[in-house]
Amino acid sequence: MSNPIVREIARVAGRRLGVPEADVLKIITTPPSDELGDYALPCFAFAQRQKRPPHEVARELAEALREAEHVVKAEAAGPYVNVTVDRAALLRFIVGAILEQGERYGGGDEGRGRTIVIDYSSPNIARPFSIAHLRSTALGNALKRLFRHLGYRVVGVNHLGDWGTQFGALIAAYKRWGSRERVERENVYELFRLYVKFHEEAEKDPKLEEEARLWFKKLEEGDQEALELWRWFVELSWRAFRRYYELLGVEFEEVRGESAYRDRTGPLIEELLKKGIARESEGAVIIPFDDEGDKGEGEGEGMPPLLLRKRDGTTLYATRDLAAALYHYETYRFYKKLYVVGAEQSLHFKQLFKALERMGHEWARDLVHVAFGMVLFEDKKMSTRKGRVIFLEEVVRKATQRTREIIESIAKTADLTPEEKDRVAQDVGVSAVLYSQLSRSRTQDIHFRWEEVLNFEGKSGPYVQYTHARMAGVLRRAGVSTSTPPQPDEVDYGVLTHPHEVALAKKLELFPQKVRQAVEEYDPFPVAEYLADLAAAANKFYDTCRVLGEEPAVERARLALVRATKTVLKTGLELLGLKAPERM
RNA sequence: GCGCCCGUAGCUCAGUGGACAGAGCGCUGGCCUGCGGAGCCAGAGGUCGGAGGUUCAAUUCCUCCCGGGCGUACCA
Repeated sequence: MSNPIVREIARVAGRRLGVPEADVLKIITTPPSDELGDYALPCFAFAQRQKRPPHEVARELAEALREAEHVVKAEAAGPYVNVTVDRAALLRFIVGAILEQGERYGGGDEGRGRTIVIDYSSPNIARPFSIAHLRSTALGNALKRLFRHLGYRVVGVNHLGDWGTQFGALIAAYKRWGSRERVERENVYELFRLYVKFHEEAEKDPKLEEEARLWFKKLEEGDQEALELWRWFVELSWRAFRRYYELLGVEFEEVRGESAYRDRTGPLIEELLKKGIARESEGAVIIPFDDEGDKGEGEGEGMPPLLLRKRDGTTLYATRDLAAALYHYETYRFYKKLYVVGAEQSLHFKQLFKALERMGHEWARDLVHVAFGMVLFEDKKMSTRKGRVIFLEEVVRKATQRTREIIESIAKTADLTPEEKDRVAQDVGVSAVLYSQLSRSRTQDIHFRWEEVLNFEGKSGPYVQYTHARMAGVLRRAGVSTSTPPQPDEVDYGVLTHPHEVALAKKLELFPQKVRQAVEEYDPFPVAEYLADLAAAANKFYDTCRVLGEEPAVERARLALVRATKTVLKTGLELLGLKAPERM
């Protein structure tokens, strides 16, 4: 919270007690209920510092604050001071700031001059896009937009899984059971079928694994047949993935798969061996973390080694990840690089970062593993190998279809053309899917449930969008031009006295800090949760306070509030990577 | 075994060193002859996994225990 009134409260209280304004600002909260006041000051900390009883300090502060500008009431309630401020002034500050700043509201320039590289989505291609990949995609995309809002330069990187033993497996499977026309017809779904079949068969016949490793070895050695098949699979898959990303509205500044680093891994391993950072062990090349080569305070102790090269001479994803980190630092000199990757890979990143530190790169501490929980289906982990997965296409199709049904049942959208309805159905359906991924804090596992993803009532993407469309509807009917904000002196905020009006405005005030919280925690969740909250406040207001046709002063003020609300809802939705249709 | 994550209402999840622990779903009952009912209002529903400790104050911090998940050298 930071409006001129709160700052004034902090200033007056701070001066009275002889503590810095900033210290007071930090502890200012809101009372449990609106009737008690607008802001509250718990006095425990001050009391302790002055060795006086809290209620005494509270009484003293209450008295002092009564003299502060815009304060209409200040009362001690035990150890708390509850402050009621001039609501008209408060609303003018809040709503005025939003109308003036428009979609820049909640943003800033604290990131200016800093580049953030975000590795997200990064699916293993050669199989359909599953909802396991959806979470990284949704999180990364939202983080990208949030950081941008604060002035950072952001490079979104799709580090495609287009190299590795899995391609050996795929080639082996294709050679055994595949057919060209079937792959051409079924695309990634056929590749997926082959992949699943491979693992089923491999359980019965372990020799298959050997075959897969052999094919990957050939691939790394530049075997023509292997390379041709690989290239074909990759092209085919990438074409399918581009469609998925288009559907989701997700873009990348850099699409560079693991295969892009395949020429760098050899020299890198040699260098690490020469420097004594890596060594051979059981025929493989590793970076050990259990010896005294680690000067850190024992955090390397007991950590398994990082494998760079297998006994058969082929590389691992760790090797390519190492090369990619080096490449990204050289290319972007990033302020931070974020890896939006599932928590099950925590150890891998710990090892990776430690390895870079050993190599003497002080920027290794700027690498962050933004770990997130799994997406469970029927309370169990999904498994691509076992074919227990849900594909994005199906989820989006169902969500879009559901939206379309609702649109058809609503008279308000009857005049939309079929094309417009399709557009809106997709925008809303996709948002429902994306929101489901952002509506839990990062570390929580997500239980994927059809009935939940397809329920658009309550906390959901469509709920927020619907509220936005309602606000848009009021403005449209009012004939308010959206390009020119009303002049501050045209609006008398003093007429906004209904509790729902005040509550809504206070909610609007929280947006900037939610954006910052999201960025600090590398988690869009606080913003997602906030938007649902804001929408709830907006709907309560809408339900009780009529806008159009009220007396002019009231209508003007409420229109300003509606407009500010619409602005924040839209900005928030877009920061999460969701669409904000005017009608739906 | 070791490391990390999780344990709060029937379900899915917020929350926080401080004033009576919140939301959504589900359930029960209300609200469309005035701006969009994908909405709103009301109700029922909780030993905040357990035990200690730190503190004026713990659901929040520390320790231990219990339960669940993930990871733990040739997959990504």
